[in-house]
Amino acid sequence: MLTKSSTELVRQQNSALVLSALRRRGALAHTEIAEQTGLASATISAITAELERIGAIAKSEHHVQGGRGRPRVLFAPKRDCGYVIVVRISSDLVQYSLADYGGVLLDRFDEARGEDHAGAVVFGRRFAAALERLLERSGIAREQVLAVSISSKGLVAADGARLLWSPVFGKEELDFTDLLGDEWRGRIMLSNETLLVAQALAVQAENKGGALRALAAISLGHSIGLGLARRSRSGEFDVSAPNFGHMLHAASAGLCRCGAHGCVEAAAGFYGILRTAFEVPSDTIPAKFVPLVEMDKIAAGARQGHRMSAYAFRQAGLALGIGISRLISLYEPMPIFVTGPGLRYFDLLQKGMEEGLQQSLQVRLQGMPEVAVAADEQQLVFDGHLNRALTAVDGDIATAGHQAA
Amino acid sequence: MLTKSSTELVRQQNSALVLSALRRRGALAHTEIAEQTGLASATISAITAELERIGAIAKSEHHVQGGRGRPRVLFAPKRDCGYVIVVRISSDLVQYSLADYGGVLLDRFDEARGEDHAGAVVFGRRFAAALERLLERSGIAREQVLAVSISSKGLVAADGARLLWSPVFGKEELDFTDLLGDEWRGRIMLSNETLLVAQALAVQAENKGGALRALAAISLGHSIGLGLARRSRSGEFDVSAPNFGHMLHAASAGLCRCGAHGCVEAAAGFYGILRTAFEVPSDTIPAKFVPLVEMDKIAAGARQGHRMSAYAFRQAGLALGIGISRLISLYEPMPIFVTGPGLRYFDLLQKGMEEGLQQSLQVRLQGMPEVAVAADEQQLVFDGHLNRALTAVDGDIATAGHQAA
DNA sequence: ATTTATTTTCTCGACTGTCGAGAAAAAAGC
DNA sequence: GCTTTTTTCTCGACAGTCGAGAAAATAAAT
Repeated sequence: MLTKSSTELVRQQNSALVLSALRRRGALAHTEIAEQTGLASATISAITAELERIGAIAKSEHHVQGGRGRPRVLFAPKRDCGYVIVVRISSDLVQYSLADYGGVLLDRFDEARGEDHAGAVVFGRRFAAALERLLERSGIAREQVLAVSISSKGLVAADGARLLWSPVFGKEELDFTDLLGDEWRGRIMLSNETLLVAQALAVQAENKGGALRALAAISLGHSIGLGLARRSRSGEFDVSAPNFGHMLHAASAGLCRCGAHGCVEAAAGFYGILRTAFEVPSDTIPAKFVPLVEMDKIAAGARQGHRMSAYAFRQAGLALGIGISRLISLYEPMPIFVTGPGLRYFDLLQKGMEEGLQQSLQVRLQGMPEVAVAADEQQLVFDGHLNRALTAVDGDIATAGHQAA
Repeated sequence: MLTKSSTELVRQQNSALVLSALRRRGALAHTEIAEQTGLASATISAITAELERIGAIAKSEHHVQGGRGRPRVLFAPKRDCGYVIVVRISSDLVQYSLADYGGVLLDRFDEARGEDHAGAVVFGRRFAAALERLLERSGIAREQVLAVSISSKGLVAADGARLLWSPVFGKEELDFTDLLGDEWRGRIMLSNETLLVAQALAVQAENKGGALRALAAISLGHSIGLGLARRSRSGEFDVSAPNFGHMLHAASAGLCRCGAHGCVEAAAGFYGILRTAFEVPSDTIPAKFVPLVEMDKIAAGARQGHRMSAYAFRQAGLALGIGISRLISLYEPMPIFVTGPGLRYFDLLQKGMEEGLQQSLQVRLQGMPEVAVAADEQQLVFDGHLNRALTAVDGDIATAGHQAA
């Protein structure tokens, strides 16, 4: 269904456009903004004046300039315009970060979550307390927080901020909007972790100027995550995190942590590899956690020619390759970025992956998708958080603009 | 990347909105348009005046009215504003239709395509000649054709009108834009057949007022087609036709018509079912064509308790069910509409489908997707053609509007 | 020191668009 | 013929973008 437009919406969209240009390039002068956005100079004047009035951007003072002519005045997002909180939930710890509107990290601490398998309720309390602590340490008021961006592995509801299933909490549903209550003015966002990796990679690729249509990020670890970024008709990136790890691979993959049989993860997740390598029956209940050193040992064995270990990695690679072939059958060919702790075994997985990929019509018609490696997953996740949260905040500001009279 | 907006774009969007309201509801009065679109009465006056000036809409004369007050004047798309040609390419025949801008069918004929396995070049000539014939029969000039909408089974390029792979022409790529040359003013659109079914079903659902997020259409026949309609962030339906039939199902499915092994189609397509029922080795080269009577015999056998026939349908259902479970793993849960000639065996497939679906985490978490039946595939395809073509034409008219001074 | 050239920012009027209110139109009821 | 009712049309206010040119501010030239 189409929806009606109006002159006010035009201003909103163009304001958001200006903000996004400033966010991407840092600090820009009037003329540069005009060039980047394609808007007329007069329009830039009007929009920057408005954004400055409501305190979203400010003239940056230091003019490092040679050249003649009237000196440029640079605009940049006003860093103390507001703040965002970023929370990364992983199986062993929860990382809380505070950044300003300029995207600069101000504070960060981790909380181990060894014992609170007590469940969601206990976690909820600790979570709320940690946010308080973060604000207190930096002396920032709750009203100045424009967004709380949370990430976890698992399945996230498309709307709202509900965690439907996660390796950490299982089926216990977690609604972060409820959990935080209505004391928070800012928006509360929940994203799948690997979605954020895809987001970060897509933004990187765009800044490099490549005009790619879509990309996928696959995170290898105890579980398998997938993030997808596809350019929508409007030119924006649509990111999503389909349930790749628990897509059905083949019955032979055995019992998965989720309770089903034959998930991709059951073959390609750490516990799956371990099970195959040690020839444990495939319907054995999966290990809760496999230390990296354990995996390293298996990998070392595989590299030294130990048959069963090599076979385990090969089977994992095959599961991934076939999974990716299904992915591009159901979407479209796109480059794949592999990341996560399992990346260090990429050499052992690669052969199986290629073999799996070869099996699909699409690959045979259009060639193998490009498979690249993306190190430093944690940094990418954090970058994705900031991208997404600050873009959303920019949108809010552009929308609010004319109301704040 | 966001893109700049302007007041002219506002008019374009609102014009398109008015046109789409008129297209959906037929003929509407000034006040009704305002109600439907949410636009102010004054705006409706301006837009309808403009659209009437360029000849896209006209006041419909017959006022069937009681009630007092000033009589309404109804606007409706002006049927002779232009024409669209619809071409359905199927394995045994090509159907050419001509409809006017109001969506009314004016002329139609079929051409058998028994012998022209000569290939794309010969087909191209016959195709162009058929379009000429269609115009001649109705006395319509080429310039009045606003769109040529073509459909086929197979893989269609996301941009342009290129058929990348099809059961009819195989790997021989067919570019309909080249094929028709530059003598055609209107736009040339190529869509996968089942995509159009999804389009038609989505429009039907929307007119019924249901607010569904997404749906999938699966066409069962000699090959297996999938059409997907998902509501994008802007509220519009995004339709696509992923390569479901040639997604890898399981190696056991045997040799597929596309040359790969283990496609969904190799198990669930007519030739796959036939192969299993007759216990032909699964790497036998698939039958080019299986007559429906042949399939009916196998189905009759299955219904009377013939083991191997029942097994064949069950395996086909299983392949579909597992395929759908992968689909909703990689997208989201959505209702499934089954259509196509294979629909008549739905009773035999159903059990296997449900079994396959049960295996995924998502189904276990969120329940079975609704599986419904959509009869009359050909009508749906035609409706989808008109929907898509006329919507595109409406967009063109809204865009052109202010230029045609 | 003054002038000139250059570059950037700002401002003004024209244009396009939407909206609300009320005038005008056209039919039915009295 | 007058009133009531309903719909359409029109007018002025307001919001936004754009192009052109004025104004500002500096470096180089004289």
